[in-house]
Amino acid sequence: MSTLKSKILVVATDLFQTRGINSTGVDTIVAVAGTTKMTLYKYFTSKENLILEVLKKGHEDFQSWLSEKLNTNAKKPSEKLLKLFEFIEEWVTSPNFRGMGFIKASAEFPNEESPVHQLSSEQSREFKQYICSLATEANIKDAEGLALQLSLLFEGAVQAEQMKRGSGAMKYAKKASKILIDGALAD
Amino acid sequence: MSTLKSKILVVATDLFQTRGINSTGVDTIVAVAGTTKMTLYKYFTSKENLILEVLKKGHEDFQSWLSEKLNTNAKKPSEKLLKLFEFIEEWVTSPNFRGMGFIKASAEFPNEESPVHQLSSEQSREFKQYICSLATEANIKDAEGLALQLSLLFEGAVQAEQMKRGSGAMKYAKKASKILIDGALAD
DNA sequence: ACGTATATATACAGGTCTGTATATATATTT
DNA sequence: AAATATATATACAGACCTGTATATATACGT
Repeated sequence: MSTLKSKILVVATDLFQTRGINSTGVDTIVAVAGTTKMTLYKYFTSKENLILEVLKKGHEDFQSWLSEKLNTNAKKPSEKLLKLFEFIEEWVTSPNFRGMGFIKASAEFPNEESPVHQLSSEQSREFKQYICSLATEANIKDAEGLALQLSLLFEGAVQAEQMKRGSGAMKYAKKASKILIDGALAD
Repeated sequence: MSTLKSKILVVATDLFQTRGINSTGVDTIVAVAGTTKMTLYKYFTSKENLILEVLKKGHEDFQSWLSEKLNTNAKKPSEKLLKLFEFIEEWVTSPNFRGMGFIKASAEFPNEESPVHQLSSEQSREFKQYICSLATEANIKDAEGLALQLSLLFEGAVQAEQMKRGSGAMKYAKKASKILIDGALAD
C-alpha cells in the first residue's frame, strides 16, 4: 500500500475520533496528512469510501492483534475467556489507541440503509461472535448470552474511555467480566 | 411552556436520534414540527441551544421517571438496586423510547470544549452518581466500582438497543446486573 | 534525455447549512 | 374596532462541504 494512502488512513482515523466523522472535512484530512485532495480522491472514490476503509482497517488491526495475543498467551479455552479483558485493556490503554471506530460510526450514521451503519453493525456482530466462539469452546451453557453481556461491557467501557481518557472504566469492566465468566463456567 | 416549543423539542429529539444530530438541519425540524424557522429561533437562540435543551429534557424525564418508579416499588435500598435494570428495561423497550441523548451526543461532539460534550459528560456522571448513591445506601463496600460497572452495562445496552431495536440487549444486561449486584452484596 | 506515472496547487461548481431580514397573516386583548 | 403579540412565508447572505477540472511540478524507468 502506498505510503500516502496509509498516511491518509492514519490521519483520518485520528481526526474522525477526535473531531467526529461528519465534522471532519476532507480538506482538513489532506492538510494534516500533508497532501492534497486530488491525491485523496485517487486512493478513495469518495469520503464514504474513506470512512469504510478506516473502519475496516481499525477492526482488522484490533481483531488480529487480539486473537494473536490470546492464542499465544492462553491454551485452555476458559483461559482465553478469562484473559480477554486483560488484553482488551492493554489495547485500549495503549498510548496509540485511536478509539473503536464502529462505536462512533454507528452513532453518527444511525440510518440502517447507510453503508457505514451496516459495516459498523456487522463489526459489532463479528466481535460478539468471536467472544461467543470462545465461550462455546469453553463449554459455557449459554454462550450467546455471555457473549452478549461481555460485548455490552466492552462497548460501554470503550465509550466511557472515549468520553474521558484514563477513566479506568476498562479496569472495572475487566473485574465485572471475571465475575460473569466465573458464574457462567460454574453453571 | 408553549405548545410549539414543546413540539419542536419532541420532534428534534426524534430526528436527532433517528438521523443523527449533525445530520439533522433546522429546516427539517421545523418542517416536521409544522412550523417555521422564525419560530424556532424565537424559542431557541441557536441550534446548539436547542441540542442542549433536548439533552436536558431527555435526561430529566428519564431520571425523574426512574427514581419515582424505584421509590414507589421498592423499600429496602438493596431492592432498589436489584430492580434498577427492570425499570430501565421497561423504559428502553417502551414504544416511545427515543434513545438516550447523551450517549449519541458524546459521540458526535467529542471535543471536550464543546458545551454539548460537557453536558453529555455531566449527565453520564450524574447517572453513575445516582447508582452509586443507591449502592451506598445498600451498604455495598465498593459502591463506586459497582456503580461504574452497572453504568457501563447500561450504556453498552442502550447503544446496542439504539443500533438495533429489539435486540434484547437490555434483558441480558439485567441478568448481568443481578449477578454483579448479588456478588457485591455478599462482599 | 525522454516519456510516463505520480503528486501538487488552485480554483470552482453545486449543494447544504445556520441564522437573519422582510413582509404578511392570524389571534388576542383592550 | 384598533392595537398588540404571535406565527407564517420566503428569500438570502455567508460559511462550509464534496467532488472535479485544469495546469504544473517532480520523480522514475528505459
